[in-house]
Amino acid sequence: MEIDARKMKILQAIVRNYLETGEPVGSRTISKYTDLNLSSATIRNEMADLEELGYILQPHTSAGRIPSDKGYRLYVDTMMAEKEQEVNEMKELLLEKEEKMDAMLKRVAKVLANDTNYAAMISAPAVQGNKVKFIQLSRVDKHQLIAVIMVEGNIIKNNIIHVNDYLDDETILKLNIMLNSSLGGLSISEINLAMIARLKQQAGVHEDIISDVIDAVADAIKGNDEDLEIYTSGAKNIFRYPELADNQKASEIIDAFEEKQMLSSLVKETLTNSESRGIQVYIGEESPVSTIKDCSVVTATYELGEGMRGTIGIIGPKRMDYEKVVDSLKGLMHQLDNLYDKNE
Amino acid sequence: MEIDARKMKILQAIVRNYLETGEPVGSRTISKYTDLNLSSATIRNEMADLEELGYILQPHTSAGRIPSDKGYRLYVDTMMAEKEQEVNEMKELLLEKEEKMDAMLKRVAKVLANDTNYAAMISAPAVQGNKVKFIQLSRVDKHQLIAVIMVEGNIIKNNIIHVNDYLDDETILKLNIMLNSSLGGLSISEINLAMIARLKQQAGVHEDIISDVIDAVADAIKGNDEDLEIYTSGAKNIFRYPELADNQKASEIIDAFEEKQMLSSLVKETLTNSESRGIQVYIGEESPVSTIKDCSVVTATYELGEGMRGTIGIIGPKRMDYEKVVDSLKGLMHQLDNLYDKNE
DNA sequence: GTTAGCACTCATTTAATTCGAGTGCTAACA
DNA sequence: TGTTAGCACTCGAATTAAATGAGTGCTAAC
Repeated sequence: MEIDARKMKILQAIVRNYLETGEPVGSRTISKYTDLNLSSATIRNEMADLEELGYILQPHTSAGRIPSDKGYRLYVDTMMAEKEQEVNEMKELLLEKEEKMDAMLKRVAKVLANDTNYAAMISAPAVQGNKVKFIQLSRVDKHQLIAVIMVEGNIIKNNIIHVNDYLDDETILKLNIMLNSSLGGLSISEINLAMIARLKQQAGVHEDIISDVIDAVADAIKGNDEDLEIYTSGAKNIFRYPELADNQKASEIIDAFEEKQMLSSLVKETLTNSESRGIQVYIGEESPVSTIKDCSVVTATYELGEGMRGTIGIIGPKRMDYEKVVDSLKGLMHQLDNLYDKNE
Repeated sequence: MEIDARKMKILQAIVRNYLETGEPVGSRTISKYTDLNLSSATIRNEMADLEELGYILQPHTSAGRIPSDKGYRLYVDTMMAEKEQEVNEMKELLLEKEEKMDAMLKRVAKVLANDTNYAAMISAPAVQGNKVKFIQLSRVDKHQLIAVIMVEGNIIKNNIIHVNDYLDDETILKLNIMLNSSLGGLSISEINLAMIARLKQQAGVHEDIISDVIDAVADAIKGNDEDLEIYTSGAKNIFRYPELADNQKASEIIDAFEEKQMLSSLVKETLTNSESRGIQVYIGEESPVSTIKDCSVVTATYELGEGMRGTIGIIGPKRMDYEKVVDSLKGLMHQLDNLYDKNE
């Protein structure tokens, strides 16, 4: 048996209705809801078929039907195909260019959560393959140097370096020139062992400092996978949806939100997975994070200039309003994509 | 009517028992629980007195008694008085000195939450009154300067400053010398308007840059009240306590944890309030954060060197095990206090 | 292929009942 | 005077029973 146009229409009606109410939906409701002008009995027949095909299911006999994960999937895919082109402008986000990156990200998460009434997360852009823009070594006191490294995208890292021997101004100046001329403009992949060896040789007695600086540079550029920064907002929104609000589930979801490293696997998955650099939807068990298997996750990848990519995600019940969420994310992506140019 | 030794003993028994079970406790239980060898009838008489005095209350007639906020307060005060001296070493925290501050704080929060089964928060030390150690202005490219400011306690801030006119090396060097010699070693309270005016005058055409740098310095030193960093862990633990786990309350508590600025008022309160620099307990309504009025909060102030003070807090149900929590915090404070010396 | 009709199912709601932990009060006792 | 046993009483929580009603599957007729 195949799914035909009429079955599809009925499925959509079931999904939409369920998204609104959260209650199983019965045949009579659909009969009135759609413009198909079919009686409830006919709908019942079709629904029996849809159930056999696995798109909907009954929580128990003599209850209405709810969409299965497979049903959601079909619905989402169909909807996404329809929306492929359009990009709506999201309501003003007031991204002032002076604002610090983290404050901006926090605010984006907050706006998104407020806007959708779901929980939102956003990962700071991972600076993969970014280039060194500026390195500076300075003496703070007798035994302390500070290394300031700035990479493209104006991301700054500081590292404190302890030294045993006093370095005079001239030496530091020499090291600075050396570091900038050797490493400036390079990305992490371009900095190889031979180069490091040569630098160390040039540095002579101060080779251990070079090591420390290189480590700091590596740290700054590659933005180590482990603790990629993730900001969240609106966790409390899950309590709006009774199917997520029972203690067991809520506890797991809240935990995933607090111990952000679980979310980071989601981010990684999204970043590698996004061949289309578009919007991805994980429904229930499809999610890479097992503790939120009762949720759906909609993610989008944004890009701030070359190589700086991050992930935005909306986490909500399976019956989330996919259409609205996709629209919101599309709009937001568009804004973020633009941000880099303006900020430059 | 006054509270006497026997009433006190009975109150303690009621509190302890309630902490364990979370259920209202009846006279018969107390009669067996204590070593007073009194019949339940006698206990009932005493309980009637305690209720009249406001230390305990009945959720409804014909239920046992539970401690009122006032009852908890008396219990806590008595206990704290007993424990005044002792400081237990907490289990190894492995605070490696190389570790970054934020990672360390995150881990402390996590350990504490795991240890107590309550929710934990820790605020990064606010650098009130700290002194400028080092300022450096560098040119990144034609229109961008970067200001690096380091204050005592090795806290580093970076600010990017946009300039319209190109500044040559010499000018920057002059500005650096000026800034360091004028501001180095000073705390925010010592930097006054007259000094700023003089600096601006010295800077001549570049006075707007001085403004920006001063702002950055102010930002770095005073650790602006608004977003003082707060790390949390163990929010999910609130689901362990049925009296907090209903949707309404859980939602509010979770929100307070996510939008950390609510907690920051708690931190501020603690820091100003801690004349004794010790442990403080807020029971129910006593808490400065209204959304967690069904919880109790135990806070401790730690100090990493001069002036760098932060707050640790445990948030749990009113029937939290105050004794254990106070012990944990005492141990932890001790460790943190030591950390600074070792790290120096 | 569609529809009306009907018997059947079963979670949910509502009401009635029981249960029992705990109380206050009184009277007796040391 | 303080302590205790005893007893009637209260009232939330748990249990049971009945009523409700949304929704189904199936059959027979259109």
